[in-house]
Amino acid sequence: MTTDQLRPRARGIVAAARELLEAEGPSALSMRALAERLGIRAPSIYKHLPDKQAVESAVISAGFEELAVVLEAALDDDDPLGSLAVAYRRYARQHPHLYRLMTETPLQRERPASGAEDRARRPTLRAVRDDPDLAGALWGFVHGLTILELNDRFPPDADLDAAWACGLDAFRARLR
Amino acid sequence: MTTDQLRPRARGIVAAARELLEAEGPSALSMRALAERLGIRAPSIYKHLPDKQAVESAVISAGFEELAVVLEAALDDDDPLGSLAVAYRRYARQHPHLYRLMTETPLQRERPASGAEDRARRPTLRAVRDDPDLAGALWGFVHGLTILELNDRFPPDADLDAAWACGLDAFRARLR
DNA sequence: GTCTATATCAAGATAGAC
DNA sequence: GTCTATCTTGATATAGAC
Repeated sequence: MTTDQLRPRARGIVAAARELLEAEGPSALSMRALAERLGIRAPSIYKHLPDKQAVESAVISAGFEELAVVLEAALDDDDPLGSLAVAYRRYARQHPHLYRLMTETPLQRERPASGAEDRARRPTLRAVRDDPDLAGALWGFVHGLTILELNDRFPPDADLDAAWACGLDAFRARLR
Repeated sequence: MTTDQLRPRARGIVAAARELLEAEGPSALSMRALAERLGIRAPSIYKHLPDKQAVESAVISAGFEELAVVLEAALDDDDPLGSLAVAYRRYARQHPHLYRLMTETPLQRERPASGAEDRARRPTLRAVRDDPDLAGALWGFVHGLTILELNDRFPPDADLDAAWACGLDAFRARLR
């Protein structure tokens, strides 16, 4: 389910939900708070979207579609692998709450965002010349460094830029 | 704060909390459910631990200490890097709910589990002959693949073992 | 499309008796 | 160390009027 398949009012609600999430974090994303931001009452939302899960799913789908666009644009570069990594990291840092919501949702194939997620994964595959195993490894590396950084898991003296560069060099060497 | 600094009764409560978490997931870890598992009432817990945050912190610390032991043991191998990765992945798969709680808690330096977490990070550094940037990159890779696997983010046809092997080869090559 | 009123549930935590 | 009773808060969601 992509965002543009929603009716205009529902799209507006989803957009507000995303703003609320990005501004105040996942715990602030309640139906009440969302309604307040829209200037209406919580029950009114249910006339446009079936439940909270639908709101979150739509926010997640929109995020993956946006990320896919960003990553596809990054591929057009002399160093697609490095460019992709930079774009990925930048996106996550610009939208930390959204990125967490997009990625840390646990198991469920057939989740609504699957299509957009698949699209966002494709540039990674292309950046390694369609080697699926290398793409999987790269994806783990990129996501891992990203989420550890967002969650502030590195010691204060760690040089994150250097760690990125070091890992990317290792992957680049595998392309030859 | 390590688990063995707690009084015996508190230790028992933390052990029960861990069991509950591992068996039923984070949403099932409430003070009420924890009390029920212990055969007491929820308010009684507060005589031993100040609040729920303290319970969770202790569970997390215990997890990192246990992981540290596992990883240190893995270093004693012809291929410490590969052995470390296998041990790390195995631990996470054996304790998925615990591993998520340990790693997806957002920002906060000076969190109680910091000491144990630092210890768990050291074997990674040793596995790459104390190159801190390579260690950071490796940690990102290992955590990334692990959490993506736990959260079932790979397409059904992906060959995870091959992705692990591929990434590890890339890192091993950097050691020479 | 929005409202009020409400059902339902569950959570963390405290007071004070025993 | 445990209990009962309770406070407080906040969440999702539905019914039905306008």
